Amino acid sequence: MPAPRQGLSELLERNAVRATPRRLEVLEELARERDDVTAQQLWSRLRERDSAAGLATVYRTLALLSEKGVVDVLSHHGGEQCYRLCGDAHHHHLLCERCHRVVEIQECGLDDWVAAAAKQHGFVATDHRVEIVGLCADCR
Amino acid sequence: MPAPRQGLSELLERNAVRATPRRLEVLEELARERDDVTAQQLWSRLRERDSAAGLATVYRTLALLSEKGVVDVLSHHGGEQCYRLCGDAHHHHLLCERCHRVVEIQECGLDDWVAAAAKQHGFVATDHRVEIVGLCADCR
DNA sequence: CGTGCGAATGAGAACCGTTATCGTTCTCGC
DNA sequence: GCGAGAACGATAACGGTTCTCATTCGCACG
Ligand SMILES: [Zn+2]
Ligand SMILES: [Zn+2]
Ligand SMILES: [Zn+2]
Ligand SMILES: [Zn+2]
Repeated sequence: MPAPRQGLSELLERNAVRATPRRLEVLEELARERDDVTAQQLWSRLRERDSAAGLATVYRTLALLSEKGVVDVLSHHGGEQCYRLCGDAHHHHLLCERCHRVVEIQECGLDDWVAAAAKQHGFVATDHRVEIVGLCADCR
Repeated sequence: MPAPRQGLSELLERNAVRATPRRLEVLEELARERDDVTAQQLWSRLRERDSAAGLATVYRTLALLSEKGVVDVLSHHGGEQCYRLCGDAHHHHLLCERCHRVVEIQECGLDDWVAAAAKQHGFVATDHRVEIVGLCADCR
């Protein structure tokens, strides 16, 4: 599981985000998700749980959380952003192209390769993004 | 430079795209760009050159060219797609976070790493995307 | 307990990149 | 030239995201 159900409030405080009821609802819903979700999906799921959260608040909260580094943003759906509550450590993602499952790759180990590739073109690397697309065990 | 000015017509034919004057204008403009461009940027530059190309045609052409693998699509501007005429071979991109310069990384060499990371989580990798963000030689 | 003030929120309008529609124009084999 | 089909330009429509603004909430202070 990507994050413990308990301690969501602490997770917010630790990242300098004031913990409000609405933000906790959004974070709880994110913690329930195995894969990533769009803002609108998250909003309708909250609605199904009788939350009064407005769509604007969901967008605002997700923007705030991604800005503070609490959630990851994935742009693999062309035009629509996906959000996921992941671990704190640097990691990359494995995406199933059929069922859209998202799995974290914990060990990066690409720093040397990244630095070398950057240096070769006169760049200094400050960050890198890697996504592996394929078929998960269930979809093979 | 990413592509020779000559042979743009052949480039289209080779990829099963009928070479029309409008498409050649779009492709010429892409070939002029060092970095990537959005559809709207490309359209306004065509307008500056007194082209009568419509915005819809620019979008249609870019969609067609990316579908046929003639141009690369980058999604690093959140909500806005960028297009670039790159080489044919598999490659990744180096992005300058300050001036938005884009450089191709020719040697990938990550296939083994990708396959291993996928296998570790029961996936079979079919593709991968890598972007290195940093500062180019001019911006350092 | 009230009171007040700034942050947060909900509803809906506005925004903006992209796509669909439709009537016209172009292309190319005949 | 001619005709069928592809491509095109203008513009309306679409969908995801952000903005606006009036209201509510959270919380410190009296
Ligand atoms: Zn993640
Ligand atoms: Zn799957
Ligand atoms: Zn490229
Ligand atoms: Zn630069």
